[in-house]
Amino acid sequence: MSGIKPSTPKPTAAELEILGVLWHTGPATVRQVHEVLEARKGAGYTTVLKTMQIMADKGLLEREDSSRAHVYKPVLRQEETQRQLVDDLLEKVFGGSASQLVMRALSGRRTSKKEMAEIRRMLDEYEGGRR
Amino acid sequence: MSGIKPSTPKPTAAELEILGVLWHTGPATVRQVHEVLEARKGAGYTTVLKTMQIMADKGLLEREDSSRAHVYKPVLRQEETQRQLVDDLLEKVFGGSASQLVMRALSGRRTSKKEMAEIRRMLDEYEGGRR
DNA sequence: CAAGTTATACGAAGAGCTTCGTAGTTGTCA
DNA sequence: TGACAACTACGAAGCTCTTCGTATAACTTG
Repeated sequence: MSGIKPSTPKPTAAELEILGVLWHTGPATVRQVHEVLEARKGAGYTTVLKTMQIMADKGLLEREDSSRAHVYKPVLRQEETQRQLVDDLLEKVFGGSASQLVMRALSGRRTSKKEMAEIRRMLDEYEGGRR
Repeated sequence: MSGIKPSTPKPTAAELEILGVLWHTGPATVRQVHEVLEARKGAGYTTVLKTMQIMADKGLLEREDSSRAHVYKPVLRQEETQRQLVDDLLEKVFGGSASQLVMRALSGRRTSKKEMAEIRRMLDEYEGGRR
């Protein structure tokens, strides 16, 4: 029952922002990512560059350096990273109790009827596929 | 529609472990917390002491120093901290979509029938109390 | 080709987290 | 009271994260 060591480390806050851009736009150069993050939060160019280089070193990003401006893309898909992060929270903060986590997620904010319906739909689907 | 700044900062990993002990045992001295954490992960005494002092400075813990061995207790209840952390994840990783979060939480692990039933029960309760 | 533009690479500073050694204080008890 | 045990306080080291300045290499164009 031992935990499986993730092949890629858990992304940090700044890394997550970069991943967010790349998931949205697809593979991109530093310049392209920088344009988005500069508008969003005034990030400096070399800051973004350095972070993306570190991410490539860590195995979070893959780098295509055949052209002069290197093109980066995430190694893991968004769903996989989301799962990794939510599992981490589940373990450390909720002792593995998914129902507790769901309860807290819902109690924190006014969840819309639409959201609730969507959650029910997913529960049905998930259980349907399982049993 | 701006975010409300939390009165207490988000606890770190080590701080969360200490909070976990205090939520479980109730108000306790450094020694008592240390006994648990030493068994669990070999934590040193002054390490626990220092961390708890820092937490008191940050406003995560309250300190009762009338007796020689100071007694600490969490400022926020477990539910509040859980909500704070899950809201943070929801915002940063799921763009506020609770249904996405729930989906990822469930897809990550083989969730038991009991857990699923519990989640459904909570959905019913939540919606019942709302509408 | 010279000058300017657009890239990457490198190093380092500043901040926060975690850990622990050491010093000093207060209480206990033979 | 003298010695030991139980506490707190303090400071600093090692680490990671984040940011940015500077150096350098590669294109572009007049």
